[in-house]
Order: sequence, then C-alpha cells, then structure tokens
Amino acid sequence: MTANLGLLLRQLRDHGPRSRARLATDLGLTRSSVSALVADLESRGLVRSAGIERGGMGRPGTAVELDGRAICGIGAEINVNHVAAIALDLRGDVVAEHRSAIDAHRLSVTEVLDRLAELVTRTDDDVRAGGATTVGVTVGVAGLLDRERDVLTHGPNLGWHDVPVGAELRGRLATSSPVLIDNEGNLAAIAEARHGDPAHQEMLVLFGEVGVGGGIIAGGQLLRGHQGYAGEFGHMIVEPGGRRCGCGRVGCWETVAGLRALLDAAADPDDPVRDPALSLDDRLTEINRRADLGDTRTLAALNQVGNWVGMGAAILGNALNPAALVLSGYFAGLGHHLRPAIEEHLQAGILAPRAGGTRVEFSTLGFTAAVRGGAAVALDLVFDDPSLVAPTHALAGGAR
Amino acid sequence: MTANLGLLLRQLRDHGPRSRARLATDLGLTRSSVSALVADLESRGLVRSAGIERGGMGRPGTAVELDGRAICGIGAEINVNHVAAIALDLRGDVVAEHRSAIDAHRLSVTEVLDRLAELVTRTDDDVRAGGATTVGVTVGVAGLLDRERDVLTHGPNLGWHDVPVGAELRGRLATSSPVLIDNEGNLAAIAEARHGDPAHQEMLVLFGEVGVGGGIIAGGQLLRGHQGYAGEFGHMIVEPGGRRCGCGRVGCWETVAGLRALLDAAADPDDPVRDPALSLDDRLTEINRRADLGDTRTLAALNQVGNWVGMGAAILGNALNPAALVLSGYFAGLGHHLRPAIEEHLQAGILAPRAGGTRVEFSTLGFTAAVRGGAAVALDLVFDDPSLVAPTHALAGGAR
DNA sequence: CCTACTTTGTGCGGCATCCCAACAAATGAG
DNA sequence: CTCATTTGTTGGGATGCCGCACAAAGTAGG
Repeated sequence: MTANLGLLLRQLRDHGPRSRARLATDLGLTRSSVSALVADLESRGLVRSAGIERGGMGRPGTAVELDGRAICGIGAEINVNHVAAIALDLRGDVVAEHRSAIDAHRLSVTEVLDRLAELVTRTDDDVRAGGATTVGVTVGVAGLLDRERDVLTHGPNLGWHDVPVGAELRGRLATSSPVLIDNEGNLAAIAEARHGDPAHQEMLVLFGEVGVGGGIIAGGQLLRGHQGYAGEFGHMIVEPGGRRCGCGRVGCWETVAGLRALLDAAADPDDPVRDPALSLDDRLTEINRRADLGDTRTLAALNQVGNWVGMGAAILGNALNPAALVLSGYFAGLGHHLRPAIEEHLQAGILAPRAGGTRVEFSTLGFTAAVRGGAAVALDLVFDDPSLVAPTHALAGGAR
Repeated sequence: MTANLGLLLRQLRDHGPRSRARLATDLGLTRSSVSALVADLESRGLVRSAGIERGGMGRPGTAVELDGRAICGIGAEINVNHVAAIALDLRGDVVAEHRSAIDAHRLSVTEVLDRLAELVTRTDDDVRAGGATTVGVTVGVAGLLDRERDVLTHGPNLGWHDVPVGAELRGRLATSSPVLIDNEGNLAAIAEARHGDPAHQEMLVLFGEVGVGGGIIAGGQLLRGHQGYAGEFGHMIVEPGGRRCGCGRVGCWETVAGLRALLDAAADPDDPVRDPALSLDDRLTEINRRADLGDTRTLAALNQVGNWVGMGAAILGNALNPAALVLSGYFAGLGHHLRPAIEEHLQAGILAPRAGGTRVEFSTLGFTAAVRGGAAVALDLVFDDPSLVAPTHALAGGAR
C-alpha cells in the first residue's frame, strides 16, 4: 500500500518537521514502519534530514522535513485582467512566478492561450533550471467548467464559451505532465485551506473581485458538487428586486458585495479609484487611505458592503457551519474596515451560539491565491501517490 | 487491511446482489481476493449466496447478497410530538418499529427519556427475538448538539437545554452497544441518501416541519461542519425585515417556508387544518384535497410557500451544486402542488445552465426518515469495519 | 567519570492482504 | 460432442506493516 507514504508526506506538510518517533505516534504506525517509509521517501528526494531535535530526556531525534528540490507543481490562471503562472515546490515555497497584464476582451481566445502557454513554459524552464521536475499544471479559469469534457462552458466575465482550455494548452505545451483545469474560486479556496490553520478542516472562502466566487472546504477537501459548479456564491439571490447582475438575473450577491458595488457607492464615476486602467492594488490603497482619514462617504460604502458580505456569509454559515470564514481578493485588502460590519451580521444571522465558532479571517495571499491553489492541486498528485516520483539514488527498491 | 471488506459490503448495499467476478471488476480487485473476502463475510453471517445468475456465454455466476439475519442497527427519535424507534437489518429492511405520541412541552425531560428508552428496549427485544444482534443505537434530536461532549445544547422546539441525551439513555438501556446522538435533520438526510439513487453522491435534503432543517450530502457523506451545526437551513435570513422567528431573529427561511407559514396563508385561525390536535397527515390530506378542488386561497398559499422554498433552494444550489434536491417532511406530502413554483425559482435562481443538473425529488420515507437515518448510522459501524461482527460458524480465521 | 535511565532509530522474523497464474467447473455455440 | 467463454478456487509469491530485540545517543545523579 502506497497510502501511508502520502499520509506521512501530508503530515510533514501540515505540521512541520519532526522526528520519526513523533511521526509514528502521530500516524499510529510503528517506528520501524516510519523508518522504512522515510527511507523510501528519501530515496525519491521528497524528504531529508533536518538536524537534531533535542527534547528532554533520552536520545534526541533527527527531524525529517520536506525536501523541495526534487519536484514542483505549476499553477496558472486566466483572468479578465491578467494571466499568470507560479511554481511551488513540495514545501509550498515559490520557485518561479510570471505574470502578464492583458485585457481579455481585446484579445482573441487564441492569443490569450498563447500568452498563458508562454508563461507556463517559462515557469517550467525555471523549474528545470533549478534541477527539479514539474509534476503537473493546473489552470484556474474564471467561469463554469465541465471537468469531464475538460471544457470551459461559460465564462461570462471573460466572454468565453465552450473553450477546451485543457486540450488547447496541452497542445501548446508539449509536456508530458498532466494539465488540469479548474475554477478560479475553487483553487483560491484550496490555497487558503493549505495556507491557513491546518486545524480548519472546515472553511468557507469568499473571493471578491468584480465577481464574487469562492469555495467550500469540507473535511479538508474541496467540495465540488455534482458538476463542479459548487461555490458560485456571487449569484445567490439575496436582494429580490435589487440590482441587475451581469449574469442576467436580479439581486445577485455580487451586485451588492462585489467590487463594483463598493466603487459605485464610494466614488463618482470620474473618480480615479474607478479607473480600470490603474492597478487594483493602488485603487484599494487609496480607498483605505480615505477610510483611515475618516471620509464619511467611503466609510459608509465600506459599511454597506460589509453588511451585505456579512448577511450572505451568515446564510452560508447556517448551512455549512465552517470553522473559519476566509475573505480573499479585494475583501482582504480592505479587511480592517470591513470586519466590524461582517462580524456583526455574522453574529446576528447565525443560529448556532457564538456563530457556531466561525472565525473571520482575511487572506494574506492577495490575488495569488488562485495560482497557488493550482500549484497545490498539481502537487497533490505526489501527496496522493509519492511513488510517482522515481527514486534518484540507486539505493533501495524500484518504483513499485 | 479490513478496508476492502467494508468496501465490498457497501458495494452490495448500494448496487444490489452480484457475482464475485462482477464485484472484482467493480472494485478493481482480483477474483481470488473477492472470493476470500466473501468467504470471510459469509463466516460472519453478513452475506450469503443468492442463486445462479445467468448472463450470456460462459459459466454462470453465483450471486452474493447481503444477509440481514445477523445484525441490526437501531435508530430513535425525540421530537416535539412523538418519540420513535426503528430497527433496520443490514439490507435496510425494517425489522421492528415502535412509536409513541407525546407532547414534549407537558412532559419532563426525564419522562420523555424514559419513554424513549422503553421503545428502544422493546425494539432491541424484537431484534434479539429474531436471532439478530444490535450493533448500535443512534438517537436523533431536534436541536443543536455538541457531539464531543455528547450533549443537546439548544433544543428550542423541545424546550430543552444542555441535556446529556446520550449519557442519560445509556444509563437507562444497560446495553453494551454504542449509543450515539445526532441531529434530526442530518439523520433524515442520511436516510434519503441511502434510499435514493446511489448515483446521487451530492444531494441537498430539506426537511420541513414546524421548522425547516436538513442536511448536505457531499461525496456520499454527511457534511457536519465544524461543530456539527451544518444544515440549519431554516434560519438562513432570506427576508430582511420580514417575520419574527421562534429563534428570536427576523426573516428566517422557516418563517416563510415552514409549515406555520403555509397554514397562516391557507386557512383562518379556527380552520381545522390548523388544529394541532389533529394528526399532521390528516391535515395535509385536507390541504391537498382543497388544492385538487381548485380552492384559490389554498393554491395561492402553496404557490407562495413554493416560491420561498425555491428561492432558498436556489441559494443553496448555487453554493453546493447538488445532483438532487430532496424535499422531505411536510414538503413531500404536498409535493405535487409545490413542485411548479419550486422548479421555476430553481431554474431562475441558479447560475449554472439548467440549474446545474439538480433534480427536484420528493421523499417517500415520510416522517420516518430521521429514525431510518439513525439506524443507518448505527449500521455504518459494521460497513466501516465488518470485522466487528464475530464469525458464527467455527470456519475460517479469527476476528482480527 | 561512571552508571542508570530514557528515548530514538534500525534489523529481522512473522503475519495478513492482495496479486498472479493455473486449473477445475459450468454453460452456450457450432 | 467439442470448443470457447466465463466463473470460482487453489497455491505461490510479493509487499507492507507489526512486534520485538538491540544498538545509539542523550540526561540525571552520585
């Protein structure tokens, strides 16, 4: 069984370096089994020794830690304003990162895919230059995917329909490693789950940009739903008879909690913070500045959006009872000013006492969450079955 | 590894009797392994031969099926109007059933628990009389549970607070088998998942009574959330500034989709369909009768409730993308008249094309869903680890 | 400094589980 | 009646894990 190999690797990822003896008690295995497993993983270059670990009486242990030098996973992203790619090693450290600003509405599908393929190729070259191997590529796309047919069926924000992103990219990359496609919000959720407190096996991630998406982490794993459409929080109808949404319906959550709703309330149309030509980070910084100075209109807008975010989050909190509500994307950048309204509505709207123990957290990953999640999905191939990585030294046994 | 033992048992449960060869291809094992596993399970009395299975060329196979005679699981329920217990065998067939009408508001906690314990004891006696063994008891309660401390913390409908239901019942039962407690709506969801199409590994169950509860089935398993409070759909706030709810808040879903909302809209206060002394089944039958006759007030009330049910379900559908939306409890009894409004709002409110493939179904389990789910949870102990059941014949190997 | 004790990591025999290959059994096709 | 096909069983072998014993490397205390 190769299962315990992955189990051990995950334990090191989620809880950091530790001795073989500690691993044995943590995983319910014997020390001898762990020794054998560690030797196997070491021969594949996935773990290494990390110095002596003193602790009280008895012989000190030699800590084992993840070794990031052997393999990498690549995550990529196609968004309205940019394409990007990142490579993470087994430890989750950034090995390479490339990003390119685009305007998806002015470029053809082919051109966008060409750009992305170039970024991924450059990233893969960086990985190889470092002596590592890429085990997989996962591309996040803003839209609804048919993961069985490997096609982006509806990408309203991109203006794309029925694009076989995976196949197109595979053709351009000429790589042997698997190329997967996934939903942008889902990947962001995976990244937050990896990056946050590992005790939070149940979390709800809200990713705010122009739209509002996200993902549900249940039992430590992403909840995808029947056709992979789970997490389309932005289109929950929370205000019947409210504003019209880009999706054609009326009263969707993202019409009151999305970036546009905030900007409409906070600034006049000719205000620079509403200029799409400026970088989003700069615009958010300006909004924060105004709020810090006590500008009433800005504060009112933030309060209003925070109220709506909290209301929607409370609905989801009653349904899902997450341990943490992670706010990512533009929500994170304005977290300080949004928190009071969000927490107030969460407390008020959730049945369970003290909001069911749901903590409100703001992401520190910024807008790289989606690509990081993509890389994590690629790396999961190895965490699921470490025997995929061939042994390097001619040491112990063959590759299964 | 005992894992494949349970895997095989589940396969038989979910997909019916089949030959060893078929099991081998289904599960990705070899025929020889399956033979050994079946022999093991047979020695424990969990499976048996079920005649010859002809199919085309070659030697016919001997089908293997679940054997219900060895063990049973017991499910029980504490509700405002009744306590109940049921015993299901491994096949899911009803072996014994007992029910007792009560009024929880007029009885003390002790009296209610005494009543329930008596029902469970009688059910267990029936199981034993049939020559079977009870492997576990699961009690469903209408309220919020702290499953770690094994306590019902908040049961507003029952008027209970901080009652250690599990411990109290264990004291009264003097049985060695484990006694678990769980949320009523969650257990109903589990029962629906077992009873419905096994392909529906992702489903959303709404259980309507005075309150509205339910559960989320994701990946074939119940989603419990951080503290086990997931599925409290009734208290999602869908109508800010709406009606006051029993929970103290305003605009909860169950104030517009619960039984009381329907009755308020459909009948005057002195109408017999609003008489709590009459059985709920009879009152629902009367409502159906009026609707069938075309009574405009009744139809309008059903339409209005159906609209709210559909709206709430659409919110959850966007978040969860289930394969099926199962309506249970009083929704099921009025399914015929509720369906059009529900489906209309589901189609309108879900972003994914054709509502993400979510089918609307009405439960056929009636108000027994919760107890059946409880029994199923108890039986899961065996499906998780069939080696818990000691071999009966002095045949092959010891019990691990 | 030396001994007793504690904890870590490794080597070896044994057991359980599963796969592979071969073979007997039961049936349909010709 | 013979052959092809599929099923179920048997025995040999590989693998992964456990249990146990033992060496290694430290602390505590005299």
